[in-house]
Amino acid sequence: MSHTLGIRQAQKQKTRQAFLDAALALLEEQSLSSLGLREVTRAVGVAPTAFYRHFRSTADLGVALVDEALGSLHPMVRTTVSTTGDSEERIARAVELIDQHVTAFPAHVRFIARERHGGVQPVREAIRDQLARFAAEVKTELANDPEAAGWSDDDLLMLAHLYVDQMLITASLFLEALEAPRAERERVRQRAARQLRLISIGRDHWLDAE
Amino acid sequence: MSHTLGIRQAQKQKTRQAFLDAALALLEEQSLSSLGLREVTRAVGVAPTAFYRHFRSTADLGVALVDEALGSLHPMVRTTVSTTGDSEERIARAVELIDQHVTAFPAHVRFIARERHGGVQPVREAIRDQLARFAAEVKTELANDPEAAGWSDDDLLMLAHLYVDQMLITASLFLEALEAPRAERERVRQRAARQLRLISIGRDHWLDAE
DNA sequence: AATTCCGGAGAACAGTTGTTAACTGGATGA
DNA sequence: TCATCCAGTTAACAACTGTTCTCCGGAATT
Repeated sequence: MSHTLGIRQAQKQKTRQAFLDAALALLEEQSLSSLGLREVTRAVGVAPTAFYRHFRSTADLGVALVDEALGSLHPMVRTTVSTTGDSEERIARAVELIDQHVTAFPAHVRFIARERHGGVQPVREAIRDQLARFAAEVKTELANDPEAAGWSDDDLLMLAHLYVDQMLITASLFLEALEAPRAERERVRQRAARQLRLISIGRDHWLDAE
Repeated sequence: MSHTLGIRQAQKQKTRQAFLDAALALLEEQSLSSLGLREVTRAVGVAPTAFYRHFRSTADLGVALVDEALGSLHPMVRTTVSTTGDSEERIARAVELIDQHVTAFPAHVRFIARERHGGVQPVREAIRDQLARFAAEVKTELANDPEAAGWSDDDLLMLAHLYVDQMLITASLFLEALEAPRAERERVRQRAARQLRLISIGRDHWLDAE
């Protein structure tokens, strides 16, 4: 795999990445369904027709952005759920990790939150599929936990989805509070931690009722 | 207050409602930030300039749609949370009510889910404010429950937000499954019910840990 | 009955949009 | 070295956008 990319392909990937970056920046203040092809090429500093060398349409670009925003997130999710330690420690670490991710990639988080229910079908589907993959991975991690003894597959999956949705809600709240005073950010952290704690308690007593 | 609206004002409200209806229909396949003024007037069958007699901009129209979609929902939420009966009955009734609402007003639900994180700031804020009002109302309903004895205000509010967010997630899932086979809809119902059950269990044992 | 009010129409404005076709020039492979 | 490839350019297309100004005709007010 030490095949150095030719000058040509390297240049192509470079401008492709420029398209993704420019689009992500433009999407800070609008939705994908209003993102114009010319708008993006103008931001990149390239002729409008150059767009077609990389994407069929802006919807196509959107799907590529989904991969960029969520594709590299899988290892993080796995390690987050599977970290050992006290339940309280794990919650604190999960919230901390979400916070850091939002701070590091705010535009990615905004894009996913916005387009998850947005006006472009292929993008919605791409996000839905990726989130389903996340849920499946979380489920297998949960299944490895001794606490999961006696749980049905359905119940494990519903808990996994609950965690994934909660993760997204929390990320979105952190995003809104990004430029807010420290006190507000702390409020979000505490509420997210308590909600996770309540879910954790519900999980502990799930089998009590039989 | 028995002042019958003049022919003039009545006609104005009528076309205003026509604007709202047409916009809601057009927003089934796009986001508000890509909704054009002329597009709406064309759908209503009216001159483009007529738009300005009712709204300053499409963002303004969006805020009006938020009021229409969420404004009339408050009594329902109150009664949903405060219905008496077994915990299991209450959960079943809540899920049933969400399902019925989605079936009755799918376009409204879609609009809220889409624009909650959408590209138009004033609309996002309007939705956020309304949802905060919902959470506050749910909180006061929860406080009336004997089960809430010993709960802090902060904890009650975090639980209320958890319920509100869960309601929205569930509504969005019902929306996606609207035209799906009955089996899929039933899957959504069951998962939503179980998630509410887990939250309810967590609520029951919240004070155990001190 | 005369006057004011006002929701909507009409025309025109400069700018924007997506998409097509034919072209250029440097990297690529024979 | 020479022919081929292909990312990006240029030019042009009809169609669309938000907004302004002027006007109309029926309702509302006096």
